Amino acid sequence: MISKRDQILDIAERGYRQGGFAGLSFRDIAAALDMKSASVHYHFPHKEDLGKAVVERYTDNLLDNLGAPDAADDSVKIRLARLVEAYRAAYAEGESSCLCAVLGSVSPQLPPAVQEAVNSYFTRLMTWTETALAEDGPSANLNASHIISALQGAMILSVAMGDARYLDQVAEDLAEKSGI
Amino acid sequence: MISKRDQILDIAERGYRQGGFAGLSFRDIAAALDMKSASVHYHFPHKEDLGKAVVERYTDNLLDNLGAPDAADDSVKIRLARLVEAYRAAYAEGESSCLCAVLGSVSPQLPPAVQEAVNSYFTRLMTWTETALAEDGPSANLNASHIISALQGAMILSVAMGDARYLDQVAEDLAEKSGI
DNA sequence: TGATACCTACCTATCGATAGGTAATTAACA
DNA sequence: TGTTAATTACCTATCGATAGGTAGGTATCA
Repeated sequence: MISKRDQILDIAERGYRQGGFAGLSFRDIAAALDMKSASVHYHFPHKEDLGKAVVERYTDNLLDNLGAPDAADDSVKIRLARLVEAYRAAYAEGESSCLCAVLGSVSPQLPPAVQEAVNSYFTRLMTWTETALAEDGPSANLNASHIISALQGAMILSVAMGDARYLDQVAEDLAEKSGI
Repeated sequence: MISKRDQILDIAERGYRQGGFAGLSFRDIAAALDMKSASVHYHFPHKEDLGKAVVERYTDNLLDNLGAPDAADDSVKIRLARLVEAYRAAYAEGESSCLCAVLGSVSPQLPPAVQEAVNSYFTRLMTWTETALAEDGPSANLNASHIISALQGAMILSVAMGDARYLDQVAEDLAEKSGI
């Protein structure tokens, strides 16, 4: 049985991804779980606490799904395919953006703790990707920061246009450039 | 002398880029211009009207700055450099995201007219870029949708991390790939 | 005189947050 | 073992602040 705390995190993650940090209220969450907003405050006293927890769980989940970036029996191509698949899956569930694209785009107006969590998301993801590419040697025309940028942007385009084609296009390009 | 209407659009554009559509109120705008919120409603009766006008002006301004995508005496490289420079300049003023990245990432929860305006922004920008690349022939490893995705994503990363490096990186990659 | 561009004053709805209370469970101890 | 204390997970009710929006008045000008 899933704890109420986790149910709140689930609703909040979906809500923030669809409508931004300001677009989801304690009352919205309470209504979705058939409880009162005061009870949501019991689990997360301030909105900043909730935002931080949502982003941290989101980050941990992604990195879990990505697995080790330096497993000996994986090629760069396979690793990048896992990365792309994670973003594709994230888009597929609810046709919504990456949580940290939504929040990161308005970073300066977020509560400090949420800002830091978003920052940490990108830092950790960048480190993972750099490690995943490391063995490719100097021949690689692939760059971690470009890959992350392209994926994040493609997700936004897909959401804004209501069409997964943009994400598909980037996935295709990366598959092609990452080897055979 | 700049009209009050345009002053409102200026404030709104900056505000939406920094804090999203829900992050800027009629009262915020009024306070910035030393007037009353009711007077802002005089110029833009509903928030949807304001959002639509802001996005449409933003789109027109960008396409004006980009110039013709098929001028005979421009190379693909020069055209892409103009595109990249437009995004760099947009980031530089206030270290904030592209308006349509901020709005597009939460598109499904925007008022319909604003949604449509954002959609039109991406459609027009994509058409411009496709035309700009058209003469490059089949040899090109450049793709309009990938370029726009990378620029949008890089802008978000730069804002989220407070560091223009990500935008710089994409700019560098594109300059390299678009020929000598 | 009649637009234009404001204003005052207000409305309803909602926001994040808090105070104070309650039933049910769990821990500590005589 | 039975009693007490504390904790968990909610509740009702309310706070001050703020949201978008409106009705009606006023000053300025052609």
